[in-house]
Amino acid sequence: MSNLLTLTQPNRFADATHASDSAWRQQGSLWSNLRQVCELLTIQPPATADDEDTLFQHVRFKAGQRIHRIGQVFDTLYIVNSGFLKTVHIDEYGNEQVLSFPMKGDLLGIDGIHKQHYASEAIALSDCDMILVPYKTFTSLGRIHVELEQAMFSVMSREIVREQMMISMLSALSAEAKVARFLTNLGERFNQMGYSGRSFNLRMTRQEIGSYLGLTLETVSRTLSALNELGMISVEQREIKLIDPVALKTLRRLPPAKARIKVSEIVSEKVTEKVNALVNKNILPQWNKDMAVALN
Amino acid sequence: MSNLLTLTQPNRFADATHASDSAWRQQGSLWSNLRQVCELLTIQPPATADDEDTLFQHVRFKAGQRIHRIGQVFDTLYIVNSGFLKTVHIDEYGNEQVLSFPMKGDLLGIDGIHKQHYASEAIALSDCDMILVPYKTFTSLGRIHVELEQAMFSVMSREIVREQMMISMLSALSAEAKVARFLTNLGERFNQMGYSGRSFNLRMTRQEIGSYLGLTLETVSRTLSALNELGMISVEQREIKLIDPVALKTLRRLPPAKARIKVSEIVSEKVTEKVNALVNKNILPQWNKDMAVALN
DNA sequence: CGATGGATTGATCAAGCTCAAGGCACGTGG
DNA sequence: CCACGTGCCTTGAGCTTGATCAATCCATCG
Repeated sequence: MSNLLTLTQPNRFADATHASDSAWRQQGSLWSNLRQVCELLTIQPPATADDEDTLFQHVRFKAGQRIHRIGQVFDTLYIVNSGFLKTVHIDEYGNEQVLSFPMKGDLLGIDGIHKQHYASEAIALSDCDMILVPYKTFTSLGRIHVELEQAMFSVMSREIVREQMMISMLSALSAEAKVARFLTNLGERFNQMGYSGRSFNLRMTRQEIGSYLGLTLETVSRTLSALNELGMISVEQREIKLIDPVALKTLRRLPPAKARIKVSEIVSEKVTEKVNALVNKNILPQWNKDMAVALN
Repeated sequence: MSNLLTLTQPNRFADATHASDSAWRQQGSLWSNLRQVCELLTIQPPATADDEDTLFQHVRFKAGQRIHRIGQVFDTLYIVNSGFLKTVHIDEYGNEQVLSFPMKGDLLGIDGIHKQHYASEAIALSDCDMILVPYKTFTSLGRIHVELEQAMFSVMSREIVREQMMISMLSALSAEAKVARFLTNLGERFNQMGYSGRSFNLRMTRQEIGSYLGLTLETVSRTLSALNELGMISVEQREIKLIDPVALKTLRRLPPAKARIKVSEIVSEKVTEKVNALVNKNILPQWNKDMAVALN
């Protein structure tokens, strides 16, 4: 599966205005068959599939290039074969809101189906190898292979659930919890891709993380520093190591009054003085103090 | 084909205390045909549809009843024919997060497709008349009427876009802007349903609005009072009148540093003293002062 | 090497949360 | 019919989180 991306591609996307225009100029580029595409999406390939039947073209994008833009006519879905991206929504006043950080196996462009124009913008954060799935192909495949239609609904449903989780997280969690979860989520995704989920490099800026989490870049930076000093992670610029994933995952929202937490779950070791110091230095919020005190 | 859904439900709703009680007692209950269902969802009914071919059963729910719960096995989609509901996600610690307020024409349950278990909980806020769409029927219809499959993808895509908007709003807007938009959105939806979009009753508590918008109920209450005193709306308990929808819709986010706003767009009239008074009384946040001053 | 974009850190402050008290509407039972 | 309870809403006072503004640092790259 990994030999799929030996593609050397002239940069005909330099202008990038119309990604797909240039697509059919592709000659010696790579193609994937249906089975490979299904594996990428982690869905069952249909038993009826003929490996040579339908082929999907690969296209490479350089870091910084746009895969599609808001308002552009929709006709293609994209699957990430390698690389990292962000999708963003631009509000009425030009502010950029990061919606997701797609990586290997993720499907892009679904939001374009509704109005037949993309509702978001996808931008490569690193060099990327993307598989083109013309929407027409997508739908007709569903009709040919019955099991596939199921899987397609399932993938869209998964996206909806993902966004629901995002909404929950945005409106319920504290800054610390948001950042902590963001890191563990990233870790899990790296794991699934076969990389280390403990030690990885961020592909996005603090700014982008902040936008994604509904925080400012300063808060993201401060929180990373705090988690670092607490010994839950180690940060050095973009290089992240998750030292205490359990503590990270259970780091909770600043509790809404009533349901306060069993402190033992919060941090793995005694950290009273450390925590107090950080609270006093204004790196950690007040309530950590009580918890740390209650700890030992 | 014609009897795809002659369902007298087995014990899907095993828990007799809820919802379902009423469900199977309905014998002479209402049924809708495909054409009617399509109209409700505002999608094109397929030309090939035979009105008597496929029928969809209606089920009534009383205010407070659950339509489905988290984790329950998924096999049915619901379309709201009348009434008002909320969907919620319950986090690991029992906190309720409101995800949407479905009403006439909305489709519920899509989030169950992915794992074959509902990922959220739907609760009637008023008496509701719901149309059952067994998932099996749903998918087989897509195969029979080709145009329908399109429409089904489109509906799911619309939901994804809606949630993206929600995410943007949650992380970018101020409390005031959130509440203002919430009201205008509600108004627009009432309009589409043929009711007045200017004057309506809230079906949900301040608590639920707050959860939906990522605010506390107190903030929601205060903000409503503020918009009321500013003359943009009138509030009396659950009764809302939108007096200046334009001002409401353009009420902006607390600007993120750089891109500050053309003040003229904010409020429709001169309101300097009013605003100052409210700021001093701590009802409106500080920055309104500058805007009001800049106004005249 | 300087320039540039990103990251860190500090100091200050206000938006929105928490806690608390009281008010209003509606239903139920005496 | 009123008294009372309950659930929801409003308003106030004070405090914390996280935003803002600003200075500095660091890394990369032409």
